[in-house]
Amino acid sequence: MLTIGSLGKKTGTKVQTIRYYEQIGLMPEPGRTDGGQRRYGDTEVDRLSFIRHARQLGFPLEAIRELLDLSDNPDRSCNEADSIARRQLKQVELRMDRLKALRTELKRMIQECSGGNTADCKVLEVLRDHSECLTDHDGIGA
Amino acid sequence: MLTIGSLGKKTGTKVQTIRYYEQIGLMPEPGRTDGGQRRYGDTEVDRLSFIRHARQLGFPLEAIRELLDLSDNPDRSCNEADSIARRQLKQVELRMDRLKALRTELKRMIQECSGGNTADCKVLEVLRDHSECLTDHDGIGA
DNA sequence: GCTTGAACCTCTAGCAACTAGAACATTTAC
DNA sequence: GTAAATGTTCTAGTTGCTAGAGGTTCAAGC
Repeated sequence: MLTIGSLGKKTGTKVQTIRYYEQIGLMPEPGRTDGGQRRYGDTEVDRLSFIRHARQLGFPLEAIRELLDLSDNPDRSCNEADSIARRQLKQVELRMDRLKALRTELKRMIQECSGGNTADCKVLEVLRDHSECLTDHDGIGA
Repeated sequence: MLTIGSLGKKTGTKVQTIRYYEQIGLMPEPGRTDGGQRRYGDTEVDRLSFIRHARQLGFPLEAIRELLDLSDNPDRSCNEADSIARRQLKQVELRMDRLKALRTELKRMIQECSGGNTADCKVLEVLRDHSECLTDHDGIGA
């Protein structure tokens, strides 16, 4: 049986994060020692690894909740898992497009700035006047 | 003089957001009517446009605070503004790299999934077993 | 001058997904 | 037996807003 710390090390998860996952019902309540400390087994290692891996792929926790649910029911159709993944892919591609536009604009800003003082700083000038932008960037959350 | 609502419309900013910017000291406290309502002039329109534009380019509010500060002091060196922009560009490029890896992995997951039930769903299988991944994705915040 | 309805006001709480800290308890190794 | 490491709960903070409650002011029409 693992302590919360060892589980964390094994899965690359901070202790607080594991407790947080438990709190929001993503991880089950584990067994405890007489003194009240959590102890974990292999099932929990697998589950947490799954969660962490999905997080690394950018899935939001709610999507992970669904995926775990599907994973727990091997006889259900795979379509749902598939569509969750497709949704995530779309998100990723959307963010990439936005970032591409931002990068273009930032690069241009920086290249055109030739030093000197802020009065004629190109970076600040572009920020002041949106009309100087060439791309259609609006990627706040990107 | 503009009301907060008109300022919002003019700059594409929600009213709540403007008040929030004021609260954190990014926007100055504006003049008020006798009844206590905010009224704005051209200076504020420019300042808010600057903020919004920088946000669209992904700058965090703290960076924007610095940029506004620089913008207010035309005699200071442009180097700082430049380095803030460079920092932002690096961030953007980092996020793009991560997203690229994620996209590859997601695409592969989806392509290999041939339907059926979740017991042999490729999507879930990949999530279960990280070793199946080809790319080195670890882009949670990406 | 009066009414009405839209827009304003403050304040609090919520979102995602953690992270950090305080103050205390348990476990483990020597 | 003791001390260090790790565990416990609880609260609050992070970023950048957003939403709602409950009340006030403004501007236009009559």
